[in-house]
Amino acid sequence: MAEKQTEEKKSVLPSKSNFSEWYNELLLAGEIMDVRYPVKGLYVWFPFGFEVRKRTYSLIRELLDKDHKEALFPLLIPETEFMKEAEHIKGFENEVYWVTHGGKNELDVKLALRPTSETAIYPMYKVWVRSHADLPIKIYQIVNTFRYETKHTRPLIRLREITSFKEAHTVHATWDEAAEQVREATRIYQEFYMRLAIPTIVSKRPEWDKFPGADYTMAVDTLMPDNKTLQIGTAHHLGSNFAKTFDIKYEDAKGEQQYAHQTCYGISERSVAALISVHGDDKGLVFPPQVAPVQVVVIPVLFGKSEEIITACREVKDRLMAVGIRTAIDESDERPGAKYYRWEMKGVPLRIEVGPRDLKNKAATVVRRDSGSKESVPLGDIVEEVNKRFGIIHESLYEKADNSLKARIFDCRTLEDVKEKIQAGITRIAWCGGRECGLAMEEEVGAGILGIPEGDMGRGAGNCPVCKKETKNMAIMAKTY
RNA sequence: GGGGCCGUAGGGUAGCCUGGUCCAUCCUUCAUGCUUGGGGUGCAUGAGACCUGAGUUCAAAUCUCAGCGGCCCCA
Repeated sequence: MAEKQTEEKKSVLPSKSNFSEWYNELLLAGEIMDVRYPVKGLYVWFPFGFEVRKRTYSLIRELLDKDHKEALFPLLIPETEFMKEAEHIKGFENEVYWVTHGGKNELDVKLALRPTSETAIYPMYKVWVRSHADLPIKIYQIVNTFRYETKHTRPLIRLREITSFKEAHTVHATWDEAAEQVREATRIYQEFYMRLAIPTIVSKRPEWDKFPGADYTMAVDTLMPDNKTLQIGTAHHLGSNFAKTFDIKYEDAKGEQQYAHQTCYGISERSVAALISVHGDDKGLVFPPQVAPVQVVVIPVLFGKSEEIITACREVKDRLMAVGIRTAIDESDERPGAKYYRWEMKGVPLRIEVGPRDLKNKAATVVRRDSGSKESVPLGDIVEEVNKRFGIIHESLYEKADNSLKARIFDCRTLEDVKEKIQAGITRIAWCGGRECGLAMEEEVGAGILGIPEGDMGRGAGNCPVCKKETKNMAIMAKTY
């Protein structure tokens, strides 16, 4: 019993191999989200988690702001607009929250809490789009959206209030231009995830799994520690489907009225779920330096009289801060070991220890969060040494995650094989692309087809396991969140 | 969509089966003081809890029902 308690003290978190428990407890212990809000599917961002969110989303903004404009549309959508696009309604009708009353009065026109904002934005696009010279329009907003999830909800992953939905909505003259924009969107998303050191797979969703109202859907997935994939970005080609229902037309160069072509693409706080799940370990959070709220923590190692050490530590902190490195110094009255554990939980990429031994050598001990490696570096070079390690840490995190992903992709020839291997990750198998065959494969395996991936992963040679036709398409299948 | 388990301080738990011994156990956390200080220092004192509602009963953390919330498995 006594031994057991000692062990409990040594690790606050369950092992990451027990992903579900690890994830839930890490959110609390790492102060990302408080899951104790008393409504199913709604959670609270702690200040620390919110800062992670803020830094993550500033990356998205940075990437989008090159040629998008940020705007803000209302949360409430009148039923009359929401009900215009038949397929879209069908896709969302079971999960829409409705505002039916204002005070005690029943509303004449019910108002939907946006589950996504097409129907809030497109009535305005009808007004804004007049001429081909107005195009393209590329606008995004970062908002909360609501979906009445009946399934098992999960913080950051399956929510009733998605608090951080970044949705972009573009309007183009032609279908091809819109298609190009969809490619651009997935390119941006891949770059975004590269910056978070998260490897991704882009694939075209099967048509039965596309966005309601879209011509087709491209999706970005990553693989979680429990071998299920997480969809962390989507880009939809809307064709002129919504343009027709919302009457979005422009006058072309010849003076003819034409329907516009549209795309929309989104990313949510699932990006943060991926960030902490992919990189975190048994000791807690691990952040790439770019998004870490605290990039460096300086820990004085004190013995008795220690003004010299405190002074040296503060100097290190000041020098790092002076070049824009987010630095904390832990002068609290605790033993160094306790501080190490605390800051490791918070995912701080680098720890700098300065004690009597270091000071004697005019050096500091620099410890990497990701690898645990300790090195002594001269105090005089501290800024360069820190910056150098930031780059190394980022690359190392990506490489580790990428290896982990690649090691869990399995080439399969039969559905029996898929069924077995899918427990361990993503399976890759020939698929003719036909609906009947695809649905039969999903039925047989008990898991979904993510789609046909872009690039080499989606190409190969084989026979569709259902109709046996020869095909060069390779599909990927996985258990999904 | 179907099935199962669970709800006790900020976190993790004992107690529940067999109602009274419980103004509820232990660990952690937090507060104060001393001590300690290169991987969770030790001691002392103190703070903090039975999900909500209804029911059964002389008596409910414990039994029943409902609600809310959480978790797991299968499709």
